[in-house]
Amino acid sequence: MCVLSQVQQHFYVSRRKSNLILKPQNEGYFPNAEMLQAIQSLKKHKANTFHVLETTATYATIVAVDIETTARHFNEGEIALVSVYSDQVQQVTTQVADVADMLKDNRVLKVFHNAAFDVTWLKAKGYKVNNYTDTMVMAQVVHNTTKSVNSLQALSYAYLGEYLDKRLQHEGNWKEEVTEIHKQYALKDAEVTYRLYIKLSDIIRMKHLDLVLYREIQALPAIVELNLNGLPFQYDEWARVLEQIEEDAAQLEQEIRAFFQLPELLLTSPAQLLQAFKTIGIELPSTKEEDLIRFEGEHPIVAKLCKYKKLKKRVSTYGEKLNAKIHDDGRIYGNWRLIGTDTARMSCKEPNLQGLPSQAKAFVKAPQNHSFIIADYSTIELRILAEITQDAQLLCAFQNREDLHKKTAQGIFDVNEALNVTTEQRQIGKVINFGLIYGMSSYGLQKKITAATGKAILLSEAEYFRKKYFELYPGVLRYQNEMLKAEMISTLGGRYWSEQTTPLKQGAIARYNYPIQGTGAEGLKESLAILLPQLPPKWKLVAVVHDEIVLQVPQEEVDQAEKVLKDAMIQGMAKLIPSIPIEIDVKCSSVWTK
DNA sequence: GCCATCACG
DNA sequence: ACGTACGTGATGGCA
Repeated sequence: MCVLSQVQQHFYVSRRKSNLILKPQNEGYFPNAEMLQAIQSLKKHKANTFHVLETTATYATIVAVDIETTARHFNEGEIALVSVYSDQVQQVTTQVADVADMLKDNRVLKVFHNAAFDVTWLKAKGYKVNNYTDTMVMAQVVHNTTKSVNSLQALSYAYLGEYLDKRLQHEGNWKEEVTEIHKQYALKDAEVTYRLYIKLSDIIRMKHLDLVLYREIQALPAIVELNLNGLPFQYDEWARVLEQIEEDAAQLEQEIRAFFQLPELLLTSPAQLLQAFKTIGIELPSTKEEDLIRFEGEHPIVAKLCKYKKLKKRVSTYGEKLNAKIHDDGRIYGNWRLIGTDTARMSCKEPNLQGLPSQAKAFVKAPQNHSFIIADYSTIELRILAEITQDAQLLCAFQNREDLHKKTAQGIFDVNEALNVTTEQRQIGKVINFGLIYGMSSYGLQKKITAATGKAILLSEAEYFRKKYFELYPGVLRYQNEMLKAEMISTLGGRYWSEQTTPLKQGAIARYNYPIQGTGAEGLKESLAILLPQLPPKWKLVAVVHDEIVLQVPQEEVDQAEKVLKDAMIQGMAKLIPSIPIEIDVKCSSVWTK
């Protein structure tokens, strides 16, 4: 193949006088080593007649960057040094200012391993980083897992055959004077990152994952914002609620211990609870609420125990433990991950801001003269199911903006009109809609319906519901059967799961879930990519919870923010599910409400 | 360090 | 006959 046509695979090549202009076909495309070589030789080859425009040449500059810090959180430490590695440049400096221009320069592609960490720190310390990518994200996309195979050390060993010494990784090693050993260590990390980038770029292209990676990298700035912005939390007010909770819990503990006549009984110990229930003639399969609830009618103590467990959870996880995570500025900073799950959903830890109980969310309060815009996709996973299966009834329901839970209830209970569906029937319809898309068994359905309605149903009834559901939506049954025997399972955004990536468990129910959850995550990331460049400095992205985006904005700008957010969410998701209408519920509130 | 449990979607 | 819905993160009990 001639060099020109090789370059034309990724660039629009045009001629202006004696210049060759290379314009990347895809805005997110970054040339790999092979392409760089091709561009170089194009320059040489045509040296007498053509000159490849400078913009293209610098656009192709790639450097790996690594930072070391004196603390885990940017509020508590400094950047000890920065290392930069490329074929042309190797540089280590304790002064970030030395490389500030390069970091800002749009024509230089910066490669980080776990950019969310480095870019968050750099931005927190006042340095802009434009045009960056991430070898950890690349590896996660290639391996299709979030497991430790994506650590710099593991990748170095696997792809470069080189054992990477990580003994200086811990921030405790960077508090003292920076020595030559420190510098060599940091440069090595950057070198490995650089070489990995070259390797992983090729693999990604071979596996046709370019667009999957592009989507992830475009969403990466959202993670940086989430890390930087934090959530404002009014702990003093929440503490007063907790006091009451603790009092109630102590009261319940006393009553439950008295009931079992076991003054020492530890209610947080499942083993002791099982034993206690045995003494009153109840053999529990477990002490989880789902199993306890079935004995609710027989023993009032069951309801009390469930209540106790709930209260205890509030205090143990969202009490002092949470308070310890609040910074001096009154905000809680999570540690967000772009690819936090094997379906490519995001996750958050230390603390898990995606898992705050709604009772505690009420104490996430916007600062003076600010509001939250809280937007979430309505029944998005069911819409994705409709797009994937193209089931006629599902498509019809969404295109006509019907209430799907009602529709399912109607079909299952043979009700003539949607009007005649009772609240309880709709509730059951909802459980079935959400349960069966993941292949829930009749037994599971029985348990969930009992838990949701508080009314026990027979296994035979659950079996009947299940049968009726698949009669109603035959496309779903067809889809599930296909997924069970498929050798490759993909999302609508092109992420795939196959024997070559992560071995598939035969018959695993996760097979149904993967395309649906994965596509949802892709749609959300498309939306974030659209949203981020539109955010003025005063609009802060503060939370993303799978189907929900929360912005903190000045009060006088809520109307504009609402529109921008809603439009971005619809546009982004529509890229994945073009044949289904997308509905967004938007709320404006001074606290994080449901 | 693993298990069971429960917070979120 | 068996087990029984997906994906996380955090906690307390217990070995």
